[in-house]
Amino acid sequence: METYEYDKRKCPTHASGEQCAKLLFPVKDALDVLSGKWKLQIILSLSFGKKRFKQIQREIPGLTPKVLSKELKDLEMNELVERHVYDTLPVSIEYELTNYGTTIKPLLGELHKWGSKHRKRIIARNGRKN
Amino acid sequence: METYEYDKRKCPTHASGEQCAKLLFPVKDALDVLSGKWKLQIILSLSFGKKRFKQIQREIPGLTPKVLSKELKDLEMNELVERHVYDTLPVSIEYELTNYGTTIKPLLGELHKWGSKHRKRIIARNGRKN
DNA sequence: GAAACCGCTATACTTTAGGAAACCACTATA
DNA sequence: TATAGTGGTTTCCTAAAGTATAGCGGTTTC
Repeated sequence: METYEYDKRKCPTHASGEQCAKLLFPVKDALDVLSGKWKLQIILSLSFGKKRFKQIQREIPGLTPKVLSKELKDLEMNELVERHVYDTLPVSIEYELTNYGTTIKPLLGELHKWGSKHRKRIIARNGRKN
Repeated sequence: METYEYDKRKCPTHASGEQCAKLLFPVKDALDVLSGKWKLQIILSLSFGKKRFKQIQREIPGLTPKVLSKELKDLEMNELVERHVYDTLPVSIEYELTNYGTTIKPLLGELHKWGSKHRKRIIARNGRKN
């Protein structure tokens, strides 16, 4: 008969626990700023150059003006995006990644890479959808 | 998974628009699976080796059993995590990253890197917190 | 002069994510 | 016998996210 002893041997208390905790904090911080359905998509869109409100909205399907407006404000607050107001008539407005914002590109690159592989995997599994 | 239709008519001026749309698709797919407050943290925790339920819960502060239970199911469904049941008394259970799950590590690495820089930035800005 | 662009905001509603607490059957430890 | 640990589930609840639709003050295009 096997007891907890057995399984403690198989699952010793992990030396990694503390180390893991340390890595966890920065990941959490990043997630605080970037998580959600839209922010990374918006940043990706802006990584091609500055864009106007409607332009972003058109490029990201399903994104409503209310949500876009809010997300842009969040990104501005975190200094990832800048809002430029040009003195035309009527005023035209553009959103642009800050220098800091561009530091997310490598992360976005990885996300894209993984997403591509994942997509293929799903399509293969489902026997083609769209 | 949905089809992304990029409307050329509506965005004629922007050459990058179409290219952007193509990149957006995989990013969306990745986000579908990974977004949320906990999944990447759980994957990070498991990237140090297989762990038991309570062990994961202890390592990730604020994570309640209900949420952990749900997230693990989601991750299992997406074949990122495997659940092993060992025939002990009482049964002991371990969660482990699948091979596929480990393909997220590079992404996690970038997230951690960016998160670290971001953390420093915030602390500098706020004049030291915690 | 109508329609359609621009950059949003307002209102109202539904859905989902996540949190708090209790609880279950079981085993081990003191 | 009491307490704590195991791997969760159940219930109830709130806050945030998202959806839908309309509107405003302006301009440019047909």
